[in-house]
Amino acid sequence: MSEMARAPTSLSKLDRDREAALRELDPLTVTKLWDNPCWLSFRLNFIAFRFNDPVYRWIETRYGLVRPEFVALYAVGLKGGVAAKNIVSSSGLPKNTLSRAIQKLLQRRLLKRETDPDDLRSYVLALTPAGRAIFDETMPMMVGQQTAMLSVLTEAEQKQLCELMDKMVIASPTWPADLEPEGTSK
Amino acid sequence: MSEMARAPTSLSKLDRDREAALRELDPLTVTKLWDNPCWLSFRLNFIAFRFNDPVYRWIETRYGLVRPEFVALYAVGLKGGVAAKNIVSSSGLPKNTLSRAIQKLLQRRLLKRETDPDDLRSYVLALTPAGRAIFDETMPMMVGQQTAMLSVLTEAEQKQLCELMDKMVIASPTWPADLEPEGTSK
DNA sequence: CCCATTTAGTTCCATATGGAACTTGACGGT
DNA sequence: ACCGTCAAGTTCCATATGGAACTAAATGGG
Repeated sequence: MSEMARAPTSLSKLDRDREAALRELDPLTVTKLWDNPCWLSFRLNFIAFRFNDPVYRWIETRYGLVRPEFVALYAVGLKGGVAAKNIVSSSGLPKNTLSRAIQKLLQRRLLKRETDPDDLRSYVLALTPAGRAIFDETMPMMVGQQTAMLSVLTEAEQKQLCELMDKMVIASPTWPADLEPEGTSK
Repeated sequence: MSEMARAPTSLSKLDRDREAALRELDPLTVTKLWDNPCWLSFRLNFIAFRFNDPVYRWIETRYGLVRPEFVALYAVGLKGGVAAKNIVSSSGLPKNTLSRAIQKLLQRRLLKRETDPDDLRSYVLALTPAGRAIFDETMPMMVGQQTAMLSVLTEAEQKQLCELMDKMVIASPTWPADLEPEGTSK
């Protein structure tokens, strides 16, 4: 475990490429990536940011949809018939932010909704054709960005990465939801 | 590549654990994780969120530091002598947000700074003892959370994950910074 | 069957956020 | 040395954000 503290990485032939990256990246970024006991979170955030940032900027300039709006549209596109609460719990955004986002999408006729007959407090959401058009247009762009980012890995490595993340996700319900000073949780 | 479109994952013995996870997680979350062509970004964000959210909530309630403030404090703690611009480019936060965060930390005497003799526009940042105390206290909590999250993976798998992410990070300078409609970039 | 409690979604409002303009200093060409 | 351009950090201000209170409906004891 102690050799994990400094982001263990093969010091082999990759070093050539690494040298190049070190020159491109800010020195502090390099420290955060390779001399940081919390390597996992920083690398996750780093890679995720490189995906999210161009995607959301493109969607905003192209469609005038801000992040929570696109989150909602994308969620409904993936799975029709969901309710706002599902989008809340799957995105981590606060529910009032999503309430507003959904209202904007309804106004712009990208989304439609009807009250859930099983629970009159709740609404069932679906994309309109216009909303579906945006979803269908953005999806290939996003997949393209993902493919570009994964292209340094071989097929086998991509599969490995997918499986490792899978294992973590599956274990996620067991993770502590709150930090406790060590030894408080007993 | 086409078999990648639906988040390929071994359908073997892990299915027991997966069943459990499926029950814990919102159905939409399950779709986003396992029936989403953009599996990479969603899994990255999902795992990162499970780390970031408890960490930042704890830090806010315990020290009254909001996210950009802690980002700055943590960055300076990792690497003394940096300037605001380094924190900006390593975090993706806008520079005015970091400017404010740093001013707050200066007011609270968690950070000190002096003008950089080599560039009079710039300041060199360092933690005060009080700032260092917070850094030293939070670090083990964060490492503890990371360890908990990684504990489903064997040592070898942890190393694999680290190396795969490493490869991606190293390749990151080659990734497109903007999305282009297919075939525009030639 | 009623009342206390929980939940879906909305509204209110104080505050955080981030784009754009600004200040001051660096840098490069002539 | 001078001037145009760029970069570090700050300030301004319109807007987004999110906690908390709210409405209305579901749930679940007793």
